[in-house]
Amino acid sequence: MNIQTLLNNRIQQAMVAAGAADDAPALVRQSAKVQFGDYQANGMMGVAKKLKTNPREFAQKVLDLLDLSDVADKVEIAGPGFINIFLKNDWMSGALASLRKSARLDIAQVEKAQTIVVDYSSPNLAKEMHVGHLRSTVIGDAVVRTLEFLGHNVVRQNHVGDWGTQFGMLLAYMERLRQENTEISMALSDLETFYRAAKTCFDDDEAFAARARELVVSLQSGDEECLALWQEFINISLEHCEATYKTLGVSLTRENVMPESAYNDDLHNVVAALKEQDLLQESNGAQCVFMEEFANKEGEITPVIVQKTGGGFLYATTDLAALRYRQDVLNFDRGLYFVDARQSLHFQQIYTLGRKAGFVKPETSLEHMPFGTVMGTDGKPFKTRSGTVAKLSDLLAEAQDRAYQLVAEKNPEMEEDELRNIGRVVGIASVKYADLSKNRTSDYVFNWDTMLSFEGNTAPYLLYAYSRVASIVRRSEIDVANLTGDISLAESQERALAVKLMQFEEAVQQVANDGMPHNLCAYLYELAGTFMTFYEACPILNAEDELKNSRLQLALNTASTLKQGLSLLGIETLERM
RNA sequence: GCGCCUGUAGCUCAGUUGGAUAGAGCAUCCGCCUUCUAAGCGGAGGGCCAGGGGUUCGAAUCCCUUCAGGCGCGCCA
Repeated sequence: MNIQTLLNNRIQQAMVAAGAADDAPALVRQSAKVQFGDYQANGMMGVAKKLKTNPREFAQKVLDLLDLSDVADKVEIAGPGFINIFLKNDWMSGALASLRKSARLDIAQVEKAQTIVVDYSSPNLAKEMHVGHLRSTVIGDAVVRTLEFLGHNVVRQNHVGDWGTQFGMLLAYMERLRQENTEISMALSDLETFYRAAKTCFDDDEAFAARARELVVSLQSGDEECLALWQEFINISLEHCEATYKTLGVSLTRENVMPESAYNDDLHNVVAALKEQDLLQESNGAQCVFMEEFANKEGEITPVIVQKTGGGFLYATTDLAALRYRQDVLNFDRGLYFVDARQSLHFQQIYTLGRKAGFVKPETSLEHMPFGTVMGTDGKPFKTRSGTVAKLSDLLAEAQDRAYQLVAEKNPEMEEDELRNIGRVVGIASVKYADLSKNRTSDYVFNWDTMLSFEGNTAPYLLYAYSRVASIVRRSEIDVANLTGDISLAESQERALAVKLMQFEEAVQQVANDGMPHNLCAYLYELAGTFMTFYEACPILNAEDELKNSRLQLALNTASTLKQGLSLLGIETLERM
C-alpha cells in the first residue's frame, strides 16, 4: 500500500478533469506539519499559473471533482492553494489489519519486472579488501535486496580487478617463494603483507622487477604455467573476499564474480567496433574517442583512450566490453554502478560512448551511483593508527569486539554465547548502518563512538527498539498468528504509529528508484522513535482485552516492518539484547 | 587552467527535485523509573542555509558571481 501514489493518482485525475494538462503533477507529499494533515498536494499553484486562474479557485474545482471519502475524513484548501488531506482512522485500521496478514506487508510487486544489473563491491584482487570497499559493497547490497524484494530480476556483477601489471610483481614473488620452498598458501593468508613484500622486491631488486615485467607479458600471452600461478593467487584472494562478505552479511557469491579478465578476448572487438563506426581517432599513437559532449568552453575535448600506444587496453575498454556483455547477453533494462564518485567523468564517458557505439539500447538506463570517501575523525581519508589503509576484516573484527564489550557491560548475567552473538550482530550492523544511513554522495566520518551509540540514528537504537517489541510479544503469551480484532487509533500516539507504519512502501520504493538507502534508514529510525513514544504513552499488556489486542497488533506490525526494513538493508535483528 | 562535487545549529547529518514558521541526533540545560527492557521517554535553548545578485505568488533547493574546501582532467584502475 502506497498512500502517496494512491492520493497522487486520484488527485491528478481530478486535476485533469478540472482542466489541467494530462501530465500536470499533483505533487502529493507527506505533510510538513501536523496541522496540515497527513498528506498535502502542492501541485495546484503551478497548474493554476499555467491555466492563468486563481490557485485557490482551481483547488476548489479539483475538490469538487475529487472523492476521497473512503480514505480521508477531511480534505481542505489551505494557504495559497495547498490541498491538505487528513486520513480516516477506520480506513487505516483496516489497511493495517490487512498489512499484518500479508507476508510482504502489502508491498506491491512491480507489474513489469526489469532486468537490473548491479555492479558493486568490485575489489582489486591484488590486495585485501579495505575500508574503501565498504560503501560500494554495503550500499550496493542493500539496493540489490530492495530491488529483488520488489520483484525485479537483479543480476549482481562483482567486477573484480584480477588483471593488470601489478600481477606480474605478485606472480614473481610467488615464484620466488616457491623456489625457496616456502608454503605459498600460508604466505597468501595475509594478502596485505604479501603485497608489500612483493612491492619491496620490485622496488629494490632490478632482476626481480625485470622478471615481474616478463611475467606480465607471459600472462597476457596466455602462458599456461603463468596462468596456473595467477589462478592460484586469484582463488585465494577471492576466498578472502568471500570470508569478508560472509561476516558482513553480503549476498555476493562466487557466481556473481565477473572479473575484468573475462572480457580480455573481447577487447580488440570493442576497438574494432568503434573503428568501424568511425568513432576512433589516433592521437600520439593511442586509439582515442573524442566526443563533443566532453568539450570545455574552448572546445578542447577530454578523450577516452581505448588502446594504448603499445596496443594494450585500458579500463575504459573493459568497461565498454562489460557494457556490451550486459546488453547482448544479460539483456539489461537498467544498469546501476556503485563506484567511487571520483570515477564520475569516466562513467559519463563510457555511458555516452556506449550509446553512441550502439553497445546499449537507447531505452536502457545507465546510472552511476557515486559515493563519497570514508573519512577519519581528523577529516582525512580513514586510516589505522599506524597510518595504513584499514583492512576491512580487521575493521569488522574490531566492531564486533567493541560491541561485545558494550553488551557485556550491560548484561553481566548473560551467557557468553549469547553475548558473542549479540556483539557480532550489533557490531556488524553498526558499521553497515553508519554507512547506509548517510547520504551516499557525500563523504562521511567513520566514528566508532557515534556508530555504536544507542542514541540517535544508529543500528543499536533500532535493534534495541526491535528487541523491545519482541519482548512485548513474548510476554503477551498470545497466539499472535491468530490475533484479530479492531485496531483502535484513538490516542494520538497510536494514530501516529499507524500512519508511519503505512508509509513503509514509500521508503522502499524510493530506495529502488534512486539507490539511496539512507532514506529507508531515516524511515526506520522515525518508525522506531514513533514506536518508543507509543510504548511510553500506551500500556500494551496492562490494557484491557480489546485495547490490548489492538495495541499488540500495532506492536506486531512495528516488529515486522522493522525486521523487513533492516533485512532489506542487509542487517540482522535480535529478539533479545 | 578547465571540469565535477561540497559548504545548513558548537559537532555529526537530513531536507521528498520550487512549497507553508529550515528539521533530527550528539553536546548543554530542565523533567520522568513501586507498571510491558531508563541502552528509554518528554521538554528548553541553539540558524544571515558560506557571501552577493537575479528568476517568481513562493528559493536551502533553479540561474549568475565571489569566497572556501575536496576530487578529477590522453596512454593506472
